[in-house]
Amino acid sequence: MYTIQDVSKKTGLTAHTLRYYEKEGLIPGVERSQGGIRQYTDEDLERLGLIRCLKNTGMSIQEIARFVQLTHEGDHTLEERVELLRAHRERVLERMAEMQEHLDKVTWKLNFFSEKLRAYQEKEAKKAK
Amino acid sequence: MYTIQDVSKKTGLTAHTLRYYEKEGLIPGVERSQGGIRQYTDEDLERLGLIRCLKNTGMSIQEIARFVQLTHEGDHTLEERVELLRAHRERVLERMAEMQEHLDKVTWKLNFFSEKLRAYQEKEAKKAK
DNA sequence: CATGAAGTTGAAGTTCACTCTAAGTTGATA
DNA sequence: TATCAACTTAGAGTGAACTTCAACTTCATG
Repeated sequence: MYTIQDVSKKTGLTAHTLRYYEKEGLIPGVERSQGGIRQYTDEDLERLGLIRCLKNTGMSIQEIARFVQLTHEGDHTLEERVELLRAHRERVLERMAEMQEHLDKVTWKLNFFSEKLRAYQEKEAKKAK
Repeated sequence: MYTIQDVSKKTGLTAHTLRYYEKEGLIPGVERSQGGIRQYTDEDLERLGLIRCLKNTGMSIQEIARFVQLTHEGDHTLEERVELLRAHRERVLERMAEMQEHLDKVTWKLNFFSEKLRAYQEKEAKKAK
């Protein structure tokens, strides 16, 4: 059993964010103490693991909530879940290819400016002489 | 010379966004007709090209504005600009590596669910018999 | 058992990057 | 030259994803 602070440390998410995620349905059914304090289990941590992967690859809170809800509904939603993940995977691959392309241009620009800087510094050095 | 609509079509950015970018200092000095209507040049389009690359790789509007301002200040800012681009490039590479890692986990999960789905469908088929 | 750090809630606030509105001006076309 | 779509502005509004606040309650420690 972990407190919200323990989980915060383990995941890098703040306690605030963990409560927010719960409210939005990303991580339902977290146990509470008799006083109402959250007690996370290892299973909760695992659930958070997948959520973080989806989040980090750009899935929206809403879409993740949808996925989590489907999971909760049982095996008859397996097909939809597979489809959802497959579509997400496709989008991420596209996004990454696009980023790579744009990064290449940035790299090109960087090299261009580096060369310009070299020339500029040489000129300045001569001037100082 | 291009109107804001022409540029919108060429870049995929809306006219609104182009005005917003101008207001935020991303693309200063766009020419105007005597009536005040924006007349974009090919050079403006090229400037927008770099902006889109930076934007698309995750640089914030503010940082891009900073970069554009430095460019405007002349050659003595070359070093800072090179440093800025280099730092951005590093961040993007890190981000992409992270995404790849998380995507791998999503892919793994996807395969897991696919297999589960296959088993489920088989079971259902038997039941139907 | 008192105290104070850490937990709880609902709701309001923040930031980012647009996006839209209103009210007026411009300029290509019939 | 009339019309009307497209342009202009300042400023307000939006949605996503937190983040902070106020006003408690809980619970480990001395």
